[in-house]
Amino acid sequence: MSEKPAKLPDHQRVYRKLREMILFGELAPGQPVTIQGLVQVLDVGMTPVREAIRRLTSEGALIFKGNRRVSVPQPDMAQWDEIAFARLSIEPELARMATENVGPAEIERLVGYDDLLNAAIDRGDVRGYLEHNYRFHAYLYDLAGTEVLSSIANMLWLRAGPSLRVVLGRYGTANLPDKHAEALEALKSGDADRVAAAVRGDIEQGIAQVRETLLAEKV
Amino acid sequence: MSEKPAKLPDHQRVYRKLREMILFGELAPGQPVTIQGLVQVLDVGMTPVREAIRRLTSEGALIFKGNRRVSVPQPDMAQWDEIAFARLSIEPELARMATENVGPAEIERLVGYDDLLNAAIDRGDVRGYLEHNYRFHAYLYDLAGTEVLSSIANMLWLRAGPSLRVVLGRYGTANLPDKHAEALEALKSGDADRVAAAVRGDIEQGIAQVRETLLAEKV
DNA sequence: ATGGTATTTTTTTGATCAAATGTCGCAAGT
DNA sequence: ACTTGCGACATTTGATCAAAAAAATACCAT
Repeated sequence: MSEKPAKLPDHQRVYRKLREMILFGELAPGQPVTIQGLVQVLDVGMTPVREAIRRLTSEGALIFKGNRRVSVPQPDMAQWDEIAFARLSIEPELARMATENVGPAEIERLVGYDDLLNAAIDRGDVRGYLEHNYRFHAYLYDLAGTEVLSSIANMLWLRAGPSLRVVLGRYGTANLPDKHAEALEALKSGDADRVAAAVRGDIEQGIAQVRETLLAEKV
Repeated sequence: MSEKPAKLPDHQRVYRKLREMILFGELAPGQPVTIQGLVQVLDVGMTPVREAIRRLTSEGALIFKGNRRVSVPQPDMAQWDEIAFARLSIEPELARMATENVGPAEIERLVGYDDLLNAAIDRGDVRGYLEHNYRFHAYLYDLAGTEVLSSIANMLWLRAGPSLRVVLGRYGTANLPDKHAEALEALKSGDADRVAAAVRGDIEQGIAQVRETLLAEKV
C-alpha cells in the first residue's frame, strides 16, 4: 500500500512525464513538439497528450511557435528578468514559511537531495544536477504548506529550467557553488530569516549565470 | 475580411467563456462543474471542454473536488493571505512598468473602463463592477508588455475573482471607493512610483474587504 | 412494525481511443 | 518569384469502456 503507480490516469502520467522532460532538459528550447510524435513515443492516445500539452502551454512551459506548432520557449533577456523578479519575490518567502514545518526527518530528506546533487556535480552529470536541485527546492516549498505560492514557484521553475540547461550544457557542472549547505544549517537552527536569505542567494546565483550567458550570446 | 468571430478553435472559445464565468461570478464557489453539463450548455464536443477545464485547473481557477469532480474553489483565510502577498508583490511592479508605455490613447481607453465601472457601481450592478474593474487592471498590465508577470497576475485574478464576488453579493456595490482616479492622474503625469502606489492601494482595499468577510463568516 | 443501515441496481459522468474533417506548411514545377 | 498540389498535422466528433454517484431495494435491530 505504499505505491500506486498505475492508479493515476493517462493524462496525468503524460503531463508529469512531459513536465520532467522540460524541467530536466530532455527537450531543447526551440525543438518542435508534436502531438502525434508524443503519441508514438509515450504509447497513449492523443486525447491525454492533448490535455497535457494544453496544461503545459497555459503554464508557460510550452508556447505556440508561430503557426500551430508548440515548442519549449527560450526566454530573452527581458523575459528572464521578469522570471528573476518573480522568483526573488516569491521563493525566499516560501522558504521562510517552510522553516517552521521542518523537523529532523525533513532535514534528512533535504540532505539526501543535496548529497545526490553534489554527486551529480562531481560526475559532471547535468541532468542529475538539474533534477536534484529542483527536488531540493520543490520539497522545501512543499513544506511551506502553501497552495498558491507553491504553484507559482513551480510554474516559474518550469520557465527557468530550460535556460539553466543551456548554461550548464555550455560550461558544464564545474564551479557550481553549493548554497544549499547554508540553507540547511539555517533550517536546523530554525532561523527563518537566514533560510530566506540563503535561498535568495542561491537563486541570485543561478540567475546571474544565465544572465551572463544571455549577454554573451547576444553579441 | 474585417471579422473573425468563428476563426478561433472551439477549445479556446470554451476556455475564454468558462474563464469569464469564473471571473465575473457566474459560477459560485463550491458549485460543481461537470464536463457533460458544459457540453450541453455550450453545444460543443467534450474534447474542447475537457481541455478548457484542464487549463483552468492548472491555473488554480478550478480544483478537483473529492474524486473527479471539479468546482470553483473558495479560499480560506490562509490561502487568501497567499493570494494577497503574491498580488502585492507583482501587480504594483507591473503598473510601474506599464507607465512608460501609456500614451493619450491608452489613457482614454482606461478612462472608458473606469467610467463603465462607476456606472456599474451606481447601478448596483455587481457583475458589471467585477468585469470593468478586471478590464481596467488587465489592460494596464498588458501595457507593461511583460509576458511572465502578466500571466501570473491574470492567474491570481482568477483566484481572487470568486471571493470578490462573495463580498459584493453580501454588501452590494455601495461604499466601493474608486482608487482608479488616482492611478489615472499619476499615469497622465508619467509618475511611475505614484502609479504603483495607487494600484497597491487599490489592491489592498479589495484584499481588506474580503479579509473582513472571511473573518465575519468564520464565527 | 418502524427506523435506519447495508447492499444491489441503475444511471450519470469521466477517460480514452479511432476515424473523419479541415487547414496549413512545404516543396515541386512553371 | 508565384502558384499549386501533396502531405503532415491539429481539431473535433462520436463511440466505447470504466468508475463512481444516486436511487431503489432489502435487511436487521430495536
